Amino acid sequence: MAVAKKKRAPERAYHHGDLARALIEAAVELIEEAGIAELSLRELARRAGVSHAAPAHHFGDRAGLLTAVATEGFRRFRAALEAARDAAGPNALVQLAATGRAYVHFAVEQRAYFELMFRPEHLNQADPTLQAASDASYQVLLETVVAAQALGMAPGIDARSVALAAWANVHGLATLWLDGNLTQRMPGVSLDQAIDMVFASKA
Amino acid sequence: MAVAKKKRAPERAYHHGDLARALIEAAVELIEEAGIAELSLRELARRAGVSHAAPAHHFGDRAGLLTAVATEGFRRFRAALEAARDAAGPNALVQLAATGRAYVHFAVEQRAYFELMFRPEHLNQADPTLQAASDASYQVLLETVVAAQALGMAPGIDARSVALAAWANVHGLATLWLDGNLTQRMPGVSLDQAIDMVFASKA
DNA sequence: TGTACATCAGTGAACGCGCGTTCACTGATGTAC
DNA sequence: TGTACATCAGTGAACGCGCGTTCACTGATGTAC
Repeated sequence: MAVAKKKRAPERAYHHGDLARALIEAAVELIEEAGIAELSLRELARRAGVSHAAPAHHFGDRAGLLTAVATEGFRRFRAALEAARDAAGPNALVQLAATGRAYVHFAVEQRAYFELMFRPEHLNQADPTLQAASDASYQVLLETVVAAQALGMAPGIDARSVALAAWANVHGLATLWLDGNLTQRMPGVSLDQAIDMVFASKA
Repeated sequence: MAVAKKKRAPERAYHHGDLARALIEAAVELIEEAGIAELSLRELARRAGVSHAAPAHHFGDRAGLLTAVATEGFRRFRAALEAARDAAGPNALVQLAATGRAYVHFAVEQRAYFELMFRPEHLNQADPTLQAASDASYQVLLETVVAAQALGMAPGIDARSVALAAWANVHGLATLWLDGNLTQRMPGVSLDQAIDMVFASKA
């Protein structure tokens, strides 16, 4: 029996290499599986194959880690919105619809990021990197609304109001879907169908 | 020192009288202060002035208690929506707007109930009492939309679509407000102003 | 009006669990000379 | 190319905490006769 060292596992090095990133990825997985409330630094460490005290080394505490995750989320979010808008062709009205659809899709497909991004209670809200990433993604929505108004949408109405209405619409749809409320009330309706229904009623 | 029994407090009886109700009220308070995640049966028992094992006696477990709270929430919610609608006069379009406004106000003013009601993950979703209370309040929204359509709103569009759009609108607004996102993006805008902005953009 | 008994509400001690945090440490890496 | 040393990443044992759950119990209330 044994030549000592039974548990070498897959050649774990002492230095992880990119532990911070690995922890963020583990956090996203864990939130997707069990929700924000279930996330603990110890479980994260376990998944990253690292001692339970290691996460604190990089992020300080839970809020620090979640802030890093949310920041990454806003970056991806912005990229997703811009990609959808740019793929929608030259018409600003079409661009706005595409951006709105991308908003809802991001929320559902990247729900861990999304839930964290819009629940500031879990984050270090003052973090400037987080703020910058957040501002940048809101900017995309705002610009698209302004462009759509220039094409005659909702004439005479304050741009902030139009932006808020658009935001509430897509955010509400995403939230209702994520929490399972939409499916409960309208079983059989797919996400894209729901989006179509909302957009049709706005026109 | 002392004649023994220093801590008689306010004459606590062995039987509480209406512990179930007291626990529900304590739960609402606690959620308002610290959020659903912070709620524990032990803390509830402490607030109700009762031993920590008592709550289990009435509700079985956490989910059982939260389900009772949510059920009470849906009853109040329905009452609030109906009251707003009935106070809005005979015009169904005005009634719909009033109901929407009441939806958002309820969410903000009774946030503990609201958050629980629309986060089924915390509840025993199969509970028939909960289901009935939930269905009844959704019914109010649906009826109001149908009546508004009969008056010419959103002609030719499926009633379910109109209802979903209306729902997403008010639910999104409420959610953005509760999580602090709206205030962050539009500082200085009051809740009623935000509602007005959204309603103005829909017309 | 009085007694016996069943039922029910709430008690309190005990358990095991996972958590965050701290801290002296060790192993790996990078840099100066 | 080689040595010394500083810096940094990650370790692991220990701590104290609040939690949910269990269970034998006790005190109050209601009912039958």
